Amino acid sequence: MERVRIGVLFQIFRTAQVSSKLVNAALDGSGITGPDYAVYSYLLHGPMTLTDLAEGTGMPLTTAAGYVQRFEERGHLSKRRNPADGRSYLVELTPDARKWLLEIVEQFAETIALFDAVLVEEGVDSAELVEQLGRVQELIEKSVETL
Amino acid sequence: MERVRIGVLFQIFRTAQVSSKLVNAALDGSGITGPDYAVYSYLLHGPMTLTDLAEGTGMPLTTAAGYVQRFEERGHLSKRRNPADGRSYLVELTPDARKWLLEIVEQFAETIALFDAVLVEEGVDSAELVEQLGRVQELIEKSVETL
DNA sequence: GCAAGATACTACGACCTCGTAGTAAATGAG
DNA sequence: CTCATTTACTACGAGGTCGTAGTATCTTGC
Repeated sequence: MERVRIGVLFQIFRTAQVSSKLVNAALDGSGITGPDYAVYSYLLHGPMTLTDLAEGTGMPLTTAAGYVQRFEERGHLSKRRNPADGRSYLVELTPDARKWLLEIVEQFAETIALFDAVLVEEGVDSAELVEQLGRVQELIEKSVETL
Repeated sequence: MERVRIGVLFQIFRTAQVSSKLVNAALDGSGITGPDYAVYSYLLHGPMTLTDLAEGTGMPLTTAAGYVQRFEERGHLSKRRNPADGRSYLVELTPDARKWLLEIVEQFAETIALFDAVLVEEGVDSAELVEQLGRVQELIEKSVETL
């Protein structure tokens, strides 16, 4: 009987807000933040352009560019010319950064295993949820274009 | 066959990123941003404390405090003592702000109806999605506490 | 009824976000 | 081939985020 219906978009917003608290807690002591982790872990996929990174994380291009700059200053990222396109370059985690990151991933996974267990216990199918959210994400992207 | 499995939390992050683009597009010309809209629309629920606002939106308390300050400077918010607790106060949209906001809500709803139609067309049950995300949100909150 | 602890909030500041504006390279139409 | 358009990116800066530290008020145990 709510006067103001809660929309999908508000719920996504709120869930993301709360998620970031869990992620930050899981990353405590690692020296990186939740968004950092999201970007770093996406970079594990391999060499990519800035645009790839922005699209893969869903971030605006300029936000992603900020991450690349900061990560490069930390010595975690190498850039090289993109042979297929002179306007862009490929970024890649340095071997040291990758090694360092994988340790954080492991710590993260350990802590987050607790959360995964809760999901299982409560009957939430996380694989299905990921898929459904992915589908919604695509529909959102489609809607953004038509606006 | 991915080497790096995509977790629920990453997908929530990414979906939220993309959502904010849709929301911002829907709010174009309104003069407010997506997070602004989230906070303003939550304030439509009625008088509440700062803590209520932070919890209702999922934001950290200090972030919510920033919104209250800014909204107050815009003359959109009135504060009054909380009779039940001398440490806190109740915030409420001014009548003018409420009226102004409801127009934006209407504009927003019109634009977002396009997106809702896409969801229906693609067989996504948005009410169920909201409920499921709400459940996941609660489980996240529970997990944060046990850390 | 009074410490000790918890809770609601504010002030501050380092850092992040991301739109606007601008450059350079690629693409495409004629 | 060449000019118009599009695309990939950078620089900049106004404003937002949010943890830490601190104050005031409430609550609880004895």
